[in-house]
This record gives sequence, structure tokens and C-alpha cells, in this order.
Amino acid sequence: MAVTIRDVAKRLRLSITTVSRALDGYDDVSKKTRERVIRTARALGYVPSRAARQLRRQRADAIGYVIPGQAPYFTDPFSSEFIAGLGDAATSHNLDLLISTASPDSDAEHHIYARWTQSRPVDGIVLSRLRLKDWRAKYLAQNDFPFVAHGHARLRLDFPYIEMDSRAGFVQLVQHLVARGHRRIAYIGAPAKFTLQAERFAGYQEGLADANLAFDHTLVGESDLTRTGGYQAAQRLLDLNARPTAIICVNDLTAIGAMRAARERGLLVGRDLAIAGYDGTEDSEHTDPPLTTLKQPIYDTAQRLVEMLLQRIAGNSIAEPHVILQPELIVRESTAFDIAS
Amino acid sequence: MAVTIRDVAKRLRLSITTVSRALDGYDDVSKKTRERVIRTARALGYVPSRAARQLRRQRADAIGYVIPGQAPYFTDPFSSEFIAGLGDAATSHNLDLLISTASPDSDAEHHIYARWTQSRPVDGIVLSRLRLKDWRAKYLAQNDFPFVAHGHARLRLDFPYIEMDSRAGFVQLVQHLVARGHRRIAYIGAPAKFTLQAERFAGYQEGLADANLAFDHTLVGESDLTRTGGYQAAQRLLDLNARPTAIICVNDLTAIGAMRAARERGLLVGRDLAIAGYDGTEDSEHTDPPLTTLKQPIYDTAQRLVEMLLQRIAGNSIAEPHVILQPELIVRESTAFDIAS
DNA sequence: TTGTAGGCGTTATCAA
DNA sequence: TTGATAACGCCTACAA
Repeated sequence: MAVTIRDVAKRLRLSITTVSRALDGYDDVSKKTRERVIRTARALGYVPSRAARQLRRQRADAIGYVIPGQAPYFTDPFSSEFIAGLGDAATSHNLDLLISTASPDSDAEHHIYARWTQSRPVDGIVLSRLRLKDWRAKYLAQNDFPFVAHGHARLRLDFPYIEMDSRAGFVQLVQHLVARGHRRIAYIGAPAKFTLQAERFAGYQEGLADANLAFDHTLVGESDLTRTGGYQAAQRLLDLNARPTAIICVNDLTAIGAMRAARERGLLVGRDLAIAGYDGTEDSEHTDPPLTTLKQPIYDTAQRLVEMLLQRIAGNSIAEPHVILQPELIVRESTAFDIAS
Repeated sequence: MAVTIRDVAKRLRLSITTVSRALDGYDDVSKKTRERVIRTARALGYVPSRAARQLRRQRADAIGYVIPGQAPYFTDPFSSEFIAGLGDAATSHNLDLLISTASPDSDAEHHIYARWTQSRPVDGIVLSRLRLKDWRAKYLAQNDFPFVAHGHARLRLDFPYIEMDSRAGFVQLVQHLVARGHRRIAYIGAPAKFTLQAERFAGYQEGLADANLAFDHTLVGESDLTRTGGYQAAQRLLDLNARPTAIICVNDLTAIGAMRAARERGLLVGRDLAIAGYDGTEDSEHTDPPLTTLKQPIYDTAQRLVEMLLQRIAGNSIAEPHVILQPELIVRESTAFDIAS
């Protein structure tokens, strides 16, 4: 058994009350006693039992995050950078981070949220990859369970979130391609239920409209946000009679898959075909050629979300509950050259 | 406040003892009572409090994993696939998975392991990316804290692990390159303290010796297992007067960085320069050209490690405590062609 | 400034 | 087959 507060108290011939208060920094403990307590506690290697503290204080000092995605394609750089941000923020606040995995709208997903809200191993939850009608947001709000989100939903619900103005980003991206002479610009998106798809697709369409380019539904493909999904969707687009000269992808992974499809057809990306992504992950710097992308600050956003969540848990109002950030267009070689139209 | 066992008992006019035993499946409860209890518990939405249960049973029903690496370069596909495996296995055993982040041998790393062993929010720990003299293994063994590892250490310590025979894999890889006509084969590794480096580097050297090729230390570079690290190390190698015709990289990320360095020098990977990696992550399928690699079953290994850890926690002996797996050589275009020597 | 005592929600021991 | 009761380790109102 690990050393408990009792052991510390016994050693010092003090009551556990005094030890507890000394360690928690109450000011009704004499300076001398406090020092003795702290020294002894450290010497004995005393760390309060998480479970006991949780039970007594009725909070877990932990937050939870469920990784979206489907085995075996979990290798999403977005998630891992996001988790890193959550993990570091959690550590710096002396919180635990609980992680689970579940694919969107699966039984497993319902299970885990039910368990976390009932059994309370976490005080709050971070949501990502929101859906337009996100049942998780509804459910958590109904149960009055603290949560914050990366992105928002189309629900009559007010909750704290940070979202990217990816719509504006995609408009900008289309402009960039149009300026390079592109007229047949394709789009590979994600399933319609995701907010990110709704917004990025809207940006794509708005960008076309701004440039007086007709929307052509045959130039729209769908992926599942993975490399392989992008690869498959791009194959179809590139085999069209009237092939697009540019493909905008819903994220970097999709773009990486699309680049592969282009190569297999002997197309030189950047010259014969422009390809762009979204996220600005490290991958995008090292593709061949380097990938034009819209960069979002994943790591920092995750950290900031934890701060917001802590405010929510503490019951404080959040200074800026709805944060909207602009993605940064990073132009690289994959869209660097003018297309003769 | 959530519904407690008391509420269930009160509703049924039973003692909390009976309710507890009924729900935990003890056989000294009448069938009828058990059914009533289960029905009512479900109706009320009762889920046992994690904290109370932990305190009473003296176990957390949770396992922990610390992601190795340094912000902001956490985007390591190995880690994210590993976490997915741990997460799924944990979920299927009704365990929580606690995640933290710390760079190797940092203060933060010492901190988190101390906290986890003392404060006991987890019953056991999974270690990865072992170091030759891994203080974590020593520390956990000393404190008699259950753990399993991906890879092993050079310590007089017996603990359960799963490791890849990456040494044999690299020997095989060198053979493959030699058969393609390569004589100047370079190696980009990781810091020497990592077991994976010791083994892969040994395999590289052994492969050279088997082929009667002299070892040339100028052909050895070091990276930090990231794309950027691989990129930088490859730059130096490719600027040598006597340039290597092949580069073996300690992992896929390093190889991806190396490919970029090659492209920037106008070298066609696969024809002018062979490059190979290790891990067999999804990335490797989509590089230009697709990357030859040694594939290890990251997801499955993580799941299997959880099973082993559970045995350790339960105090059972593990049927096969030291598992050694062979990586699978996947030859792709990045090493597909013969080199004229 | 320090100590006593009760209870957070469970499970385990023992008695009925 | 069921129930009363005592912990698990900690925090805190209240008493001294």
C-alpha cells in the first residue's frame, strides 16, 4: 500500500487534519508546522490518493477526449497533435487526461459518453470533429455536463467552442487557384454530416461563385478524411474526360492520397495538376511537391480549449466563449505554377 | 448528484448490500431479487461511482501511457496507432486509458511516473520506446508497479514485453539493397540511448558485414525520429563527395524527410537513390515513390500488451512474457530498381 | 493553531 | 438469502 496521509501524521505526531491543511496551504497552520509537514511528506513520498480525493471532493480532476475514427485508420495527424495539446495542458494543470476511441455515431460512442457522464471519471469533455446535429453536444448539454468543442454544430444550443473560419479559408484558396489560371477546380470532401464538410464545401462553392465559375457536381468527390479515401476519390476525378486542373481537398491526408493518384497517372503535381489541402500538418511540408494548405493551430487550440473547459467546470463564465480563428494560407509548390487554360 | 446505490436500494426497499451483490453477480442473491435490482438500476440509470469503487477496491480500473516526444512534434503516426490499440483494448475491458505526454528523461517524465505510482490513478503502465538503461523500467520494478513494454532494455530486470526483431529486419533490408547492386549504403538513426537505435543500427552493421562491405562512419547520420530530423540528416549525406546510393532510415518519418532532401537535389528516389524506412505506417504507402519499409503490427501489439498488462495486474503469470515478432519487409518503388555500380 | 468526527459511495465481513 | 456495519483515504465544519 502506498503511503497515506495517516502515515505522515503519525510520523509527526500530528492529526491528519493538520497535515491535510498544511499541505493544502490553509493559512491557519503555523509556519513551522507547515514546513515540517511538507518536508516529511516529501521524504515519505506522500501523494494524496486520487480516488479518495475524488470521492470526497466530488470531482475527478480529469478531462476526457474521445478520438474519432475507425480502426485501423487512426493515424490521423490532426488527432495526435490535438491529443498532445490536450495532454500538455492537462499536465500543466495537474489534471489527468482520459482517452477513448469510437467511430462517429457508433454504439461504442454512445457507450463511452454515457459512462463518462454517469460514472464521472472526468469533470469535463472536449469534443472535436463536430457533426451538424451532434448528438453528443445535445446529450452533454441535457445532462448539464461541462464540455467545449473544436468546431460547432447546427443546433439551438449555446456552448463554448473554438472554430476555424474554414469557409473563408476555402474561398481564399479558390481565389488563389483562379489567379493561377484554373477554371476546372474539383473538391474532395468528407461525409455531409460533419460541420467541417459543410463549411469547407460552402467555401469552395462561394469561391467558385465569386469567380463566376459554374458549380459542377461531377467535380465533387467524397472521402473519409484518410489518405486512402483521398486516393480513391481522386482516381475517379482524374479519369473524367474533362479532367480538373486543380483539386482542393478537405484535409491534408486526403490531399496526400490525391497526389498519389495523380502520380500514378503520370501527372506532375504543381504543373499538370494543382492540389491543396487543409490543416497544415507536418506531413504537408514533406510531400512531393510540398503541399499548399490552410494551416490551423491544432496544438494551441487544444490547449486553449482545456483552459475554457476548466472555466466551465469551475462554473465561471468564459470571457470569450466563441472563438473564431482564420486559417493561414500557405502556398507551396503543389499549386505554385500557372496553368495554361 | 448522480444516482447512487442508495437510491436503488431505497426504491426497492432492500439493503445496499443486496443491491451491490446482485449487480456484481454474486450467487447468494435470489434470482428474483437480482432481476428486480438489475431492472431498477437500469431504470434509474445507476452507474457505480468510479471514485468510490476505486477507493474501496484499491484499484483504478485504468491503465496509463505516456506519449514520448517533444511538442510540437507529437505527430508521430506510431504513437497515434499505438494509442488507438491501447484505447480499443482498454474499452473492451471496461478500463480507462490515461494519457500524458513527456519527453524522454525530462523532469516532466519523472514527475508523471512518480505521480502515477504514488497517487494510483492507474493500475498499470505501458512503456514504449525503451531506452537501453531505462530508468522507468527500473523505477517501476523497484516499486513493484505492474508494467509491460514495447521493446526491452539492457538491464538485469525481468519484465513482460513485446519486441520486434528489428535487427534481423535491418539485416534483411541491407541484403535486399545489396542484391540491387548497392555498395554505399547509408544509415540515419536515432539517439544512441534508445533500444530501437541500438538494434536497428546493429542490424545495419551486421548486414554490411554479411555482404563484406566496409562500415563507413561518414555514412551514418542521426535524426530525432521526425521528418525534419531525417531531412536534415539526409542533406549532409547527400552533399558528401562520395554520395551513398541508398539510405536506410530508422523509421518511416525519417525516410519521408530524407526523400524530400533527395528531391531538392534533383535525385529521383528509386532510380538515383534508394530509401527505406521502418514501421509500415500508412504514410509509407502514399509517398512518392511508395516507400520500402519494415512493417510492424503497431495496433495489434498495443492490444496484446494490454492483455499482458492485465495479467500482470491480476498477479497471474503470463504464458508468454517475452514476445519477439519479425517485421515484414515490404518492397516498394523507393528501392525497386537496380543501381549500376 | 490544532484536533475530533462525520461522511463522500462502495464493497467486504460477519451476523441474522 | 439478506442486512447491519466497518472500512477505503481524504477533506472540512466545528470544537477545543
